[in-house]
Amino acid sequence: MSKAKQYREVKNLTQAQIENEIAQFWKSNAIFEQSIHEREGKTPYVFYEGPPSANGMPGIHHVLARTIKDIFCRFKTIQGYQVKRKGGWDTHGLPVELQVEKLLGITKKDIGTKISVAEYNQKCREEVMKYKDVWDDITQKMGYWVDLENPYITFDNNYIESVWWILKELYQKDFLYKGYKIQPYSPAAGTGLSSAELNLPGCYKDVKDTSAVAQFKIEMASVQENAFFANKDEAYYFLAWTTTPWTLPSNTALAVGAAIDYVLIKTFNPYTHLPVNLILAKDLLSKYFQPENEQKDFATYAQDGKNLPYQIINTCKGKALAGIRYEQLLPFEANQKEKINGDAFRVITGDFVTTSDGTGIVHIAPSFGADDMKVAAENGIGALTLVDLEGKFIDGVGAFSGRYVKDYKNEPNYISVDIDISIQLKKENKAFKVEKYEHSYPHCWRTDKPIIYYPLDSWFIRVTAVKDRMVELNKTINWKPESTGTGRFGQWLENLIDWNLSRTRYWGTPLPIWRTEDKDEEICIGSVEELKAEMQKSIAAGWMDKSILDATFDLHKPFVDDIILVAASGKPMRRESDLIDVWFDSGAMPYAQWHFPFENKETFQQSFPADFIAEGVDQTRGWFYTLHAIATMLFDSVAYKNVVSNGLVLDKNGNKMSKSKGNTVDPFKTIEKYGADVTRWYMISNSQPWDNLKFDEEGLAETGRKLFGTLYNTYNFFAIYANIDGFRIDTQERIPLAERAEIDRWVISKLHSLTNEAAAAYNDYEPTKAARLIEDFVIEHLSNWYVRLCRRRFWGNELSQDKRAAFETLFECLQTVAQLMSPIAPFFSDWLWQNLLGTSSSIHLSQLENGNDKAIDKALEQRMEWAQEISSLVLSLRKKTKIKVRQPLQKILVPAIDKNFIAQVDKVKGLILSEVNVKEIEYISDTSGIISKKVKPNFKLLGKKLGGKMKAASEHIQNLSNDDIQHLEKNGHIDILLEDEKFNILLEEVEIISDDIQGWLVASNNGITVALDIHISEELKNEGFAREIVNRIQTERKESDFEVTDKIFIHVQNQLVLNGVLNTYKEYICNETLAKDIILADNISNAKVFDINGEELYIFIQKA
RNA sequence: AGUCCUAUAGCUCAGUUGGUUAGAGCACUGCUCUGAUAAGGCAGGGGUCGGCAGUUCAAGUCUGCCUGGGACUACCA
Repeated sequence: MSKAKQYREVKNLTQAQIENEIAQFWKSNAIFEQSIHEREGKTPYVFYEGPPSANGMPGIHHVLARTIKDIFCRFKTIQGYQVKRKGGWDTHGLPVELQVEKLLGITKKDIGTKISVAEYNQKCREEVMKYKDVWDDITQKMGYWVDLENPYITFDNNYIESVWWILKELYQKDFLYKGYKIQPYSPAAGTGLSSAELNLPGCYKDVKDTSAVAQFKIEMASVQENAFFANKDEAYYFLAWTTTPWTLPSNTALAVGAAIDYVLIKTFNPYTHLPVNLILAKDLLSKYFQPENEQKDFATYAQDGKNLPYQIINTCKGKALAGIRYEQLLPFEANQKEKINGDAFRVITGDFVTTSDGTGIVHIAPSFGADDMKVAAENGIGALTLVDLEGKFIDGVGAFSGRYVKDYKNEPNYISVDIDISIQLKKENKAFKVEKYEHSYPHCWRTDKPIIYYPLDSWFIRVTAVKDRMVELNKTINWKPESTGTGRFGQWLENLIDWNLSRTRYWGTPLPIWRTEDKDEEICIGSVEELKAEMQKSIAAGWMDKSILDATFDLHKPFVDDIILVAASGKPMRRESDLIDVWFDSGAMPYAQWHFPFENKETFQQSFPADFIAEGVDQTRGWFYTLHAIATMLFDSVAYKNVVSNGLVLDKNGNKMSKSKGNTVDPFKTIEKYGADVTRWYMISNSQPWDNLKFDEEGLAETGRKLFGTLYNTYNFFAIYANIDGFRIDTQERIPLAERAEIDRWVISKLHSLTNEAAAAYNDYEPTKAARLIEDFVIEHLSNWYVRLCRRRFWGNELSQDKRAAFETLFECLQTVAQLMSPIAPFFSDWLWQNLLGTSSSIHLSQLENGNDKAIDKALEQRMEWAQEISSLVLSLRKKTKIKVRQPLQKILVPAIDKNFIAQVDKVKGLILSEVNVKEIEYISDTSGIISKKVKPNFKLLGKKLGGKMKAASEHIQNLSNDDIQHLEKNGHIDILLEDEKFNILLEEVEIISDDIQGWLVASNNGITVALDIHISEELKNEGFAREIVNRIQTERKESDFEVTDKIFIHVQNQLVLNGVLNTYKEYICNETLAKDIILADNISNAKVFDINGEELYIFIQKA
């Protein structure tokens, strides 16, 4: 009868075909949805999806990041947890806006003039989802399971409402405030820049600027009583260095380090050659003067600005200089002292002052530096802002008025203000040194022009208030790798500054704060309902005609700005025009994705905080931070318990991938060529997720060939023979482990060990470890050892108990391996699973059981390792003597030093003997006298005991004579003499091994020694012939394309030497080759001639 | 500039609390096995474990400094 094949046999199926098939299956059976619904009521495992932005194409690094996310979600699912994965889209922010500007050919200035804000935002809304289809496609192709049917979208009204709710909570906790801060600002673009923008690649550039060391003249009236300045008739100056001379007119103070040593010196100005007295840090003296010019006769000065003679008049600490007043360096109409809102032109102390650069005296222009502003505020110095928002000097700065401080307008003949100021200083005896200085300076990534620091109004979140709590909570988070949490993230938390929330853009979540014009009254809105209610009041007060908040209302600009509210005093309140930082949007996702607290309260409670999140390490200060900050402020909780931060994907040479370099990897092409599973497996197994991955196509090919190829063939082998025998796995009854062969129990033991170890690795967020363990099991243990050694067991005629055991064992291995690998290789594992079980249920709906400790036999695993080691040694001996494995040999000898070792080896000797084709194994005892022994000290034990004598002892011990060794073995200890000192060495402090058997061919490794008897008797020789003949016939069968089950007749031409062999081994040969008979004849047509160990043999085979 | 990561064979990576021949895979060379193979086995070449110092009986492993690569943060004038 023709049996229907139980197991699908495959040939030349590509990974891509498998994946298409499985993807189709998942889709039409809604497997992903089932994997969640089926586990309703089970313990939830909470995962947060960090929203990607769909306005860019997905890259290979997204595949890595999403593979990591997918792995743990799938693993937890197969462990029985319910893992919801709500997808999301990040939709606000600058990248979208810029893309739209580029698309429309406009700049920020045109928004509101050439194009209405409404139209512009509409365009953003469309553009941000530009590549959604491509993203959906890669999601499906790479096998990433995430719910994209009901994603959260940050531009959604509901999402915004939740964000508003959060902001109001923070507002009520007094975490929100408006402040005046120095911020990066691009005059060319007319906009403030976020720190994220400042850190776009290429923003910090090395530029050469004109730097100046200016002479600030001391007001002698302020030092009348000061003995430090001995000669009140002379002029004294502070030296202060700046790389931005254009800020000098805005100078209002000088800062010194309280503990820094300063010197007062007498010298000349190198430009005017006038005699001057200068104050600068002692440590920096050598920067401007050569030591040999000290005490040089002042008369010898050549008036060339070189080799300035100088003389140290006095020294003091910076503290002593504080309070001294100086004359304004560059007085103009606009910076008259009366116009300054503080007590300016004084020396103050600041802890930021160092002597690593400049003069140790820092020029302070509070409007153009964050440090400056801070220290000025602390000292009541006041500020000058002589530059406007366009980056040009305001009126009243003399000839500089109207000039741009940098070339913001691409003027063809732009003359550097820095240079002109320096020239003026030189002329006026106010410059001590002017030179070009190369440093790295931030540039506006859009205009490529240098930014300046400028005082701007902003809303801030007072994260500094919860800093300590954030640090504390961070310690409870399991970071992978740990160093990112303690180091990078921890350090960042320690040095927190308040979070600047304001963005002066158009497409983003509007700040829900309305204020009166006099800033006296304000309201923070926390919901649409509240806004409606407030609007009603406003209508009643006559500030608005009617409610505009209907169901279709868009909470974005410009509509939200049409709403005017009324204050308690009756005054109108208008919305603060800022948008909020987009990072706040993504950090709000734990709440806003559920429209909490307006809906889904219970769902939220069950899904906060997350058990697991994963993103690139570049998110440390991004999403990881905003999630943490908001959760801390809102609920005094962490937002996530475990976090994996993955490294970058580099090209195969270790370079960063970039479009300009053309070394990017197209994930679609990669997946199409090698398959998603192979790509995923390669990325995970090649290096730890947090290490950078050098992406090399060769590695993909190797993974495909080795792991997937091997597994595919192992399955196919199983299928072919199972079908031949009509074997069918019985889900209920299996042959008990105890009744299976040693090698079956071994591989099952290995399998259960693997299950435990791999699960532990997954649970520990170590996917690379898991992948490598699985790979090792499949290739080394299952394929290269178990299947190879067991092949014969599958060949017999009937389905014996032993054969059934072999089938069951192999089946169980494949089944569990499929489950273990399913998180990483979701397609192939499901394909394998379904083929094995003949089911249309998915592996991803299955339950992974723990490894059964009763099935694990470590002693068995150990002795199999020994069997492998011994086999390997014997094979290497055969190699040395050039005796083929096909040639049977009589015996191998193993020294019997360790009784346990022998007992263990004896249990696996059958495997060894058949593997190396030897008849017997003989254990030779100690007393034979032909074993030579060696003693190796146990360094760990002896090192502690002997300390400094260890080296000498080691030498001594290794040179112990055979008698000494015998003594040691017998008595359990021996005395040795080291530098006239006696030491007692115990038996357990050394290792005794045999490494030679005299008179035999010996190989030795890892403490195991084997000798091989290479004498070939006539009988062995003939058996060797028989094996050779079998080999030729098998080859011939294969070449003739016979089925493995075909019976044959063998026709052989009579041959003097081999006829005897053919007779003697007829049964053996027939058995091996499925031959019905061997027919000898004098002459055979069609025969092929074979060389059998030097004998010619004519053979012809035909199907019976 | 600061913080953190990283450096082991030509390439990709292992390497336990420090313990004595530093490993695997790929690639290369030779031989070999095959009744599942895209394979497998055996042998070979290939390493001042980035450099220098230190701690120690003992350092790839611990400490410090330096160099290369990378990330993040950053107006230090």
